[in-house]
Amino acid sequence: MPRPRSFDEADVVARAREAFAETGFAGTSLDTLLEATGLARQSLYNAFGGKKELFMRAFLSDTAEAVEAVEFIRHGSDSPIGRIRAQLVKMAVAHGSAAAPASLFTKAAVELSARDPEVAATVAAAFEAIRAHYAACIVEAQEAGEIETSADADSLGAYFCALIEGMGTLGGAGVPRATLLDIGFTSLAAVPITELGRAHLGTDDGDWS
Amino acid sequence: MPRPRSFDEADVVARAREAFAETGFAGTSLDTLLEATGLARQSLYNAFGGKKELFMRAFLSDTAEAVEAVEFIRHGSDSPIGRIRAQLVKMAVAHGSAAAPASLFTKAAVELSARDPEVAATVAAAFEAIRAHYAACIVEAQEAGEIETSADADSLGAYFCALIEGMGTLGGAGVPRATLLDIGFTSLAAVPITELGRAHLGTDDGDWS
DNA sequence: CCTGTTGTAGACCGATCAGTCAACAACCCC
DNA sequence: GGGGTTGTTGACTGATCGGTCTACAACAGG
Repeated sequence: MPRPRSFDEADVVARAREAFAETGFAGTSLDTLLEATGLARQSLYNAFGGKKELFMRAFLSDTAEAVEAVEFIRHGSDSPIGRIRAQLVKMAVAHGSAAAPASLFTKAAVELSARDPEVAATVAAAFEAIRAHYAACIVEAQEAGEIETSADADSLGAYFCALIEGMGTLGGAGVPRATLLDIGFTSLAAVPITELGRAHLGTDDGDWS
Repeated sequence: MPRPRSFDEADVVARAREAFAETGFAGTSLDTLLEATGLARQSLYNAFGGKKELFMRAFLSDTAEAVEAVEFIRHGSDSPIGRIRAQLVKMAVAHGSAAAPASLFTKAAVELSARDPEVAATVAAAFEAIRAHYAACIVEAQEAGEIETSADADSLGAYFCALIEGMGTLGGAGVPRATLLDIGFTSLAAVPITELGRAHLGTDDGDWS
């Protein structure tokens, strides 16, 4: 019986995510948010509770997406090591596009994780999940004989976690796509790949002008 | 003949740097700044011009320090590859201390470089300087026979640039020192070190509890 | 000791902040 | 086609924002 909403909640969260990713939490005013989402003041309060709550919705959504983007290396038809390489390429392409601001996940982690326990906990959990995804994929590659069994999967997982975070920051600061791709390919040299693994990698880097 | 200032300008910039590093530019109010620096409203305007100008002073100061911290790998008595390793350890220790917020350089790069051209230019120049320092040190190591001559010094420079940026972000988000050290050591595996280089590296990792 | 110059102190400004309130409008069920 | 529930609208609130103005204090040269 109630009057139906004139907006799509998920769509509002997505637009809020863009706004917060552009100017951060403190730098984004409610009026900016209202303009970006198109809804009225009271509607925002009715549907979400307030600025902080809407931010958390957007932040959690972006964090989940960031983890998912890495989780994708766990599945797929090609070899585990090939999937890690493809993931690095994807990261470079995503963060290296011109005028692409840093992701809300990175932005929130830098801006708020030292002050807000909830943000800090979410960021820590996301890092751990990303690290675990990389580590599991590396173990899989070891079982497939693509990576030396002497390699420490956990260390490599944390290493890739730091690397993609750094790539995201550099990309957000304007470093071009080609440089990010170069960084990604260079980083693979830290993985002790076997002869078999090297054969599985191939050399089809695609065309990323 | 004028009345002398009751504060030290460099000291004020240093305190402002801490304040901005904690809460970012938009998140730090003028009142917070006045309390942190101890000076009166008008004194801040007389001496610096305004919030933005004081921020730039603090930001430039922190950026210079960040570049200097890497520039140190160009000099020293031990081998080039050993100096890079020592630098990574230093970064891990600095950013891995408990409750250490991300540096103002990183914070400003993430928060403002997409919006403020002056910040963006400064960040880009700093990244380029850091990359160049690493590259030059790697060339030096190649000339000393510690690194394979086939290695691409420029690529490795950009790679280390991304890596230390990622370490800084992770550290600011609460990742412990031991993990950062692990990441630093793991990253060295991407460098094709010769037998001679490996001998020069040693295994004295120190005690970083 | 007076004067000129500069620093300091606190009141003050309009603008903007996040958030609230009350009147009005739209829709579904009966 | 009412009634009741919910969404929307825009005016409004006190607090805080960055920045300015004016009165006063401190020092150096004469």
